[in-house]
Amino acid sequence: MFGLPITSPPKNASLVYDQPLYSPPKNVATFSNLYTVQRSFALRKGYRHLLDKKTIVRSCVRMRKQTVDKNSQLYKYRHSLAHVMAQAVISYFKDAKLGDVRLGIGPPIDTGFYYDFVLPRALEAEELKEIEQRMKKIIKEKQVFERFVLPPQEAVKFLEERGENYKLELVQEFIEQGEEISFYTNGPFTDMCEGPHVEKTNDIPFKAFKLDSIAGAYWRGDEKNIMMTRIYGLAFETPEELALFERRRKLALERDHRKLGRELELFTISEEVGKGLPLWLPKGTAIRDSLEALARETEFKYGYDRVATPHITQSKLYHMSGHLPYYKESMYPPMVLDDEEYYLKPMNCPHHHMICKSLIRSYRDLPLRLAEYGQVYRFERSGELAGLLRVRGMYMNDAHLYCDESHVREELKKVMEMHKYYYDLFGLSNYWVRLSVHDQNKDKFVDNFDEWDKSVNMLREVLTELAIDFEEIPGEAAFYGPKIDFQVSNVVGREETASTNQLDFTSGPRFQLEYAGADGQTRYPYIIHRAPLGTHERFISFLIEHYGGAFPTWMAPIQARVIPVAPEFFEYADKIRMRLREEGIRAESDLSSDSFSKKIRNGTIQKIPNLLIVGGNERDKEEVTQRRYGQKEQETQGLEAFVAWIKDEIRLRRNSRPVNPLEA
RNA sequence: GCCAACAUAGCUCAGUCGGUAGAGCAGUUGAUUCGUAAUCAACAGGUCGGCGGUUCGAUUCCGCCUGUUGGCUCCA
Repeated sequence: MFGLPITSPPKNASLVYDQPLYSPPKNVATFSNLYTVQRSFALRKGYRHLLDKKTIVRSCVRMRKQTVDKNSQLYKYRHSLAHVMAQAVISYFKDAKLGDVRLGIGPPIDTGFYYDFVLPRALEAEELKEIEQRMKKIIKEKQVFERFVLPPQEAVKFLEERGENYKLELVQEFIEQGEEISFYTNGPFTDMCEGPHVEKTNDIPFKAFKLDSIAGAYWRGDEKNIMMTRIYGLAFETPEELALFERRRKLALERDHRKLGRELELFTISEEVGKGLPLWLPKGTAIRDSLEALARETEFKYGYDRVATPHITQSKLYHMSGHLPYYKESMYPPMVLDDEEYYLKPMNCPHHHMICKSLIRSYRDLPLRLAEYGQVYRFERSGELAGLLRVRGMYMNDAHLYCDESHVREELKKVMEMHKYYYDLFGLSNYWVRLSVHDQNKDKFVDNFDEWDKSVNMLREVLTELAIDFEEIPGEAAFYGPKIDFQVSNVVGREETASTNQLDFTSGPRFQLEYAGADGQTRYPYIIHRAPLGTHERFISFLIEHYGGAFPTWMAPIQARVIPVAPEFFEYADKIRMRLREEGIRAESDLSSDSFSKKIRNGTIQKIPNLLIVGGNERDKEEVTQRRYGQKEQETQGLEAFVAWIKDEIRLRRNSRPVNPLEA
């Protein structure tokens, strides 16, 4: 993908755990929230004029989270099912004499469809069964879908008569855009809609859909608007595909990092400490340490210098950085001491800038590359927290590269090369790159649009030159500059940013990071903010799911466990353990009173990459029998040969990870 | 923060149509010494998330709070 001459990635990377639940097509932000996708959809379609948040969200006929071809049967099934469901919901409430239902939007999505309603009362999950029955009835009725177009004023009148005030809001905008207003009628139900639909309801596969869940959703994705009730449905072409999807979803849940984190004793979150503030258990900490060692080593090779900064900082720094106006709501409120306000730091950048300020004088001091794994705190809203994926305290693989304009491209390329190295190392291939740029919102982005354009161009050029596929999304930039984000999705298909890189033209002047250029003129550096490993919290949560908890030896909390076949061999087993620890290997010996096969079972359940079986045969010849995770074939070799092998495995960070036959 | 659901032993889960609770695994103890995914037995373990209300009596019904989950919004 990158086409870079670079250290070759490990070969035998096993991708069995890397099957995405849904496959994102190239360049399509399949997992993005609706808003983001609507924007990217708009961009791809050339609707740049629609990029304003207010005007972009359209009815079910417009932009949607949908990667299936619009004219395909599957698209029509899903779209038609949304209408059928709306009809069923309306009749359900009407028959119960509970009052009127108002319609929001009801588009197809990648796994089926949804429809947003304003309901007279909350709907319970059990009631979905009844609605599903009504849907089946409607399908059997062979209702015909008929399209008709109304002139603007009649369309308005039509919707007014039905009290569809949300649809009315949409139609007003369609009219302003000069668009044709079309409707679809099937049976007693009519909806303003662009289509296309199936010809009649019984074209829809009868057993390949299912109502899935109820959720809240703001009207037009704006939290200032009312909260509607969204019903999600699954829909595929065949019952087999539906069953397959459900089976895969269930399987994916087995790899959920919250479940594995508890089972494998990696981390815990205590109510007493606070939500979003995870506690890392010894085994999770071992993983963190492995990652940090990787980062330290890699950054050293790339010429970074390590620095360290405090957790709290006076408000004046954040006024200087601009965080206080732009970022305040994501920061913990200040502690006030001796008339000074101290904030928990939400980012490491301002501190690094101050370090830069004390170091640089001339262009000869550049590029300056400052690196730190830094603890930061952000006040995420409670509903947004999720396991390790979204937390309030996080440890970030941060670094800032201060460079002269002439260095920017080259430094950016090296940063991208580092990403390539990391992602290959982990065997990550299911990710996509997003170029997050500004829009014209002056409240959200610093007001210097010439610099914005220039910076965006530099990023675009670098990505293009390296042949990295990317999708450009307006409005997603940091307040101080555009970003290149690496997006991944977790087991349940939620998209998150795993790595982020920003080009910052704002902080140089803001922090007065002056240096003398070759021509003697005063200049300000461009700053590249980069975090290829993101934060431990998010990155490790992602790796837990990626590996299904079975980490390659170099990262595994326990790298080897020695299992004696009988108590007679405890002494030999423990001798091996000590020999391995002498070499810095995280090794254990199981000297419990469990039976031999129980010990094997325990070691396997804990997904320890290497179990070393020792009995009389091994002891007599100073050997070990290695049983690798998920692999039936074993290998008996001399102790020192094994020590050499595992040291290599760790040093080279091999991603060899055989499949557990019980999981396959 | 918003909409909704959920909260019983360390974990996974039963259960009580209102009369203060069980199972499996894990744990402890004892026996067992075993060559590749669970040896046997005994024991211990819970203010049934917290606080109020209704009731003779609440883990069960109601309200509030806290936390979690699924969405929305926001984001590393």
